[in-house]
Amino acid sequence: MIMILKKNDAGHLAGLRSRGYRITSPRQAVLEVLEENEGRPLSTEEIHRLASTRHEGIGLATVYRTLELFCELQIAARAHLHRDSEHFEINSGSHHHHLVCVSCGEVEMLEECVIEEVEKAVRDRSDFLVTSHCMSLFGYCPSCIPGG
Amino acid sequence: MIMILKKNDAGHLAGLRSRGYRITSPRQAVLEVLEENEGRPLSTEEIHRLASTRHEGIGLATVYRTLELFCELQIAARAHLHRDSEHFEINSGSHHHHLVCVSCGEVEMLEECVIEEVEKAVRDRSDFLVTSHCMSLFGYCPSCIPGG
DNA sequence: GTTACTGCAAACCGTTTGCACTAGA
DNA sequence: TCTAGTGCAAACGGTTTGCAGTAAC
Repeated sequence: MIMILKKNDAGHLAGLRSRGYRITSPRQAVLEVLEENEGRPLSTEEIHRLASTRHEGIGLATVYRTLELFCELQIAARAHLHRDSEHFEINSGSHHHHLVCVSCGEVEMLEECVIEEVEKAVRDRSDFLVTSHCMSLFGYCPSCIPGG
Repeated sequence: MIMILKKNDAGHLAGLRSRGYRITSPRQAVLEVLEENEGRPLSTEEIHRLASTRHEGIGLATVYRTLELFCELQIAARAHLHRDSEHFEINSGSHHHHLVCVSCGEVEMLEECVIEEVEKAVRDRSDFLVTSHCMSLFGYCPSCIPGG
């Protein structure tokens, strides 16, 4: 099969190959879906549906396995939206968090992360070695503000 | 049945009754388990097991329904530990977050919450109405620090 | 040609639900 | 008495797993 790569995919696909993983059509499909939705976390079901238009018949299990792999390789990252199913987004390099509308589910990206300060404080007051964190804000988006 | 109440339970149980809910033996059992583990979030399975010693034969479904009710009434709160199952703790009145050991699962409570500052910043830069948030830190507890 | 990867279907498991029975007030 | 609450067992739904077939290289 001839592989036509999107510009941005090159780096991630090269990373796959250099670590001994095969570049397959399902993996490309999932990667492209994530790339095209940068900044917008997608549910596994959405990723499966969108990837199906690129690789017909892609199995849901493959989508799960691919996303797991992409997270391990830091190609993708889990978004902690506290919805029914897991959400993923491409790892754009910038560490960030999300603002989630509890009414319609719309997600806004928060540019900055202040948790580094919290981690610093914890380093002084606790014997824990902090390695990661998660944070999300919840509320109402402009069109869902009650009485707004 | 004669109800022997623990001192701290009085307020929460009164709150139940005043809102039209019945004070039952399973609800007391769950409440007491939460009270006795203040500051230590428990899984539904743990709560079920511990409550069973107080009300033999308590059903898991009842535990789930009771915890759901307690959260609605702000008697209890969900802890977002990102483990396999949900965790709950008594609402001690102080808003706080957790430090979770990714190795052994030990949980430490963080006294302060700095997210209010983040919410303030969001208020200036976004049209979202922020109503809540969740945050957890992950890492290694003293006995699990790699190479430590 | 090897074997990593895939699709399928079944299993898994935490949580929810329907229902007949029980017990709180 | 009346009905909210309960225990049980089945259903639910997102995720994982086993396996035989397929495709990457």
